[in-house]
Amino acid sequence: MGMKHNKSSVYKRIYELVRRIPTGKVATYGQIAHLVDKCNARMVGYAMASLPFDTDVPWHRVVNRKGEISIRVGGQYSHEQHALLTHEGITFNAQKKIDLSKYRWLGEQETI
DNA sequence: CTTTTGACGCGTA
DNA sequence: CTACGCGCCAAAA
Repeated sequence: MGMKHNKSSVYKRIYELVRRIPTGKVATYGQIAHLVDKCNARMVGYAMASLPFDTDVPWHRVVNRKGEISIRVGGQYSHEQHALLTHEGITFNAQKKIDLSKYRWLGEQETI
Protein backbone atom coordinates (compact mmCIF):
# COMPACT_ATOMS: atom_id res chain seq x y z
CA MET A 1 0.00 0.00 0.00
CA GLY A 2 1.37 3.31 -0.95
CA MET A 3 1.45 4.83 2.43
CA LYS A 4 3.31 8.06 1.97
CA HIS A 5 6.50 8.39 3.88
CA ASN A 6 6.90 12.10 4.22
CA LYS A 7 10.34 13.40 5.02
CA SER A 8 8.88 14.71 8.23
CA SER A 9 7.76 11.22 9.21
CA VAL A 10 11.24 9.90 8.53
CA TYR A 11 12.71 12.59 10.73
CA LYS A 12 10.12 11.75 13.35
CA ARG A 13 11.17 8.09 13.30
CA ILE A 14 14.78 9.14 13.65
CA TYR A 15 13.98 11.30 16.66
CA GLU A 16 11.93 8.53 18.26
CA LEU A 17 14.83 6.16 17.95
CA VAL A 18 17.39 8.60 19.27
CA ARG A 19 15.20 9.22 22.29
CA ARG A 20 15.50 5.54 23.13
CA ILE A 21 19.27 5.60 23.43
CA PRO A 22 19.80 5.27 27.19
CA THR A 23 22.02 7.51 29.25
CA GLY A 24 25.62 6.38 29.09
CA LYS A 25 25.25 4.71 25.70
CA VAL A 26 25.74 5.88 22.12
CA ALA A 27 24.55 4.86 18.66
CA THR A 28 26.09 5.57 15.28
CA TYR A 29 24.43 7.52 12.48
CA GLY A 30 24.43 4.39 10.36
CA GLN A 31 22.95 2.32 13.15
CA ILE A 32 19.97 4.65 13.46
CA ALA A 33 19.58 4.84 9.70
CA HIS A 34 19.54 1.07 9.44
CA LEU A 35 16.48 0.95 11.69
CA VAL A 36 14.51 3.56 9.75
CA ASP A 37 13.01 2.77 6.35
CA LYS A 38 14.06 5.04 3.48
CA CYS A 39 16.90 6.46 5.47
CA ASN A 40 20.67 6.64 5.31
CA ALA A 41 23.37 7.81 7.67
CA ARG A 42 23.61 11.22 6.14
CA MET A 43 19.93 11.84 6.63
CA VAL A 44 20.34 11.13 10.33
CA GLY A 45 22.99 13.81 10.35
CA TYR A 46 20.61 16.23 8.66
CA ALA A 47 17.93 15.41 11.20
CA MET A 48 20.28 16.06 14.11
CA ALA A 49 21.49 19.30 12.58
CA SER A 50 17.96 20.63 12.25
CA LEU A 51 17.04 20.17 15.91
CA PRO A 52 16.35 23.33 17.89
CA PHE A 53 18.71 24.39 20.65
CA ASP A 54 16.33 23.44 23.45
CA THR A 55 15.35 20.01 22.15
CA ASP A 56 14.85 17.08 24.48
CA VAL A 57 16.18 14.68 21.85
CA PRO A 58 19.54 13.37 23.13
CA TRP A 59 21.40 14.21 19.91
CA HIS A 60 24.75 14.00 21.70
CA ARG A 61 24.42 10.22 21.91
CA VAL A 62 24.85 9.87 18.15
CA VAL A 63 28.42 9.54 16.88
CA ASN A 64 30.06 8.36 13.70
CA ARG A 65 31.08 4.79 12.96
CA LYS A 66 34.62 5.37 14.20
CA GLY A 67 33.29 6.40 17.59
CA GLU A 68 34.17 10.03 16.99
CA ILE A 69 32.20 13.22 17.43
CA SER A 70 31.28 14.16 13.90
CA ILE A 71 30.48 17.83 14.31
CA ARG A 72 33.06 20.17 12.85
CA VAL A 73 35.85 20.69 15.35
CA GLY A 74 36.06 24.19 16.71
CA GLY A 75 32.33 24.67 16.59
CA GLN A 76 30.34 25.23 19.73
CA TYR A 77 28.46 21.98 19.57
CA SER A 78 31.37 19.56 19.24
CA HIS A 79 32.61 20.73 22.60
CA GLU A 80 29.08 20.55 23.97
CA GLN A 81 28.69 16.96 22.80
CA HIS A 82 31.98 15.93 24.36
CA ALA A 83 30.98 17.53 27.65
CA LEU A 84 27.55 15.90 27.73
CA LEU A 85 28.92 12.45 26.97
CA THR A 86 31.67 12.76 29.52
CA HIS A 87 29.09 13.80 32.06
CA GLU A 88 27.23 10.55 31.35
CA GLY A 89 30.33 8.56 32.15
CA ILE A 90 31.52 7.92 28.61
CA THR A 91 35.25 8.09 28.15
CA PHE A 92 37.35 9.10 25.15
CA ASN A 93 40.75 7.69 24.31
CA ALA A 94 43.79 9.70 23.29
CA GLN A 95 42.49 9.93 19.74
CA LYS A 96 39.18 11.37 20.96
CA LYS A 97 37.39 8.14 20.14
CA ILE A 98 34.74 6.26 22.08
CA ASP A 99 35.09 2.48 22.48
CA LEU A 100 31.94 1.37 20.67
CA SER A 101 32.35 -2.24 21.80
CA LYS A 102 31.80 -0.91 25.29
CA TYR A 103 29.34 1.97 24.91
CA ARG A 104 27.32 1.08 21.86
CA TRP A 105 23.55 0.86 22.39
CA LEU A 106 22.37 -2.56 21.28
CA GLY A 107 18.79 -1.61 20.59
CA GLU A 108 16.11 -3.51 22.40
CA GLN A 109 18.42 -6.30 23.39
CA GLU A 110 18.79 -6.82 27.09
CA THR A 111 22.22 -7.80 28.26
CA ILE A 112 21.88 -10.68 30.69
C1' DC B 1 15.26 29.73 -10.14
C1' DT B 2 20.47 27.55 -8.97
C1' DT B 3 24.40 26.68 -5.99
C1' DT B 4 26.46 25.82 -1.71
C1' DT B 5 27.05 23.47 2.38
C1' DG B 6 26.89 20.30 5.87
C1' DA B 7 26.06 16.04 12.81
C1' DC B 8 27.65 9.93 7.29
C1' DG B 9 28.87 5.27 5.68
C1' DC B 10 30.25 2.01 2.31
C1' DG B 11 32.63 0.08 -1.65
C1' DT B 12 36.63 0.38 -4.20
C1' DA B 13 41.48 1.23 -5.26
C1' DC C 1 46.03 3.08 6.93
C1' DT C 2 44.20 7.15 3.18
C1' DA C 3 41.43 9.03 -0.86
C1' DC C 4 37.52 9.36 -3.69
C1' DG C 5 32.73 8.86 -5.50
C1' DC C 6 28.06 8.22 -4.57
C1' DG C 7 23.47 8.14 -2.39
C1' DC C 8 20.33 11.48 -0.19
C1' DC C 9 17.93 15.90 2.00
C1' DA C 10 17.04 20.77 3.49
C1' DA C 11 17.97 25.46 4.50
C1' DA C 12 20.32 29.53 3.17
C1' DA C 13 22.25 32.69 -0.12
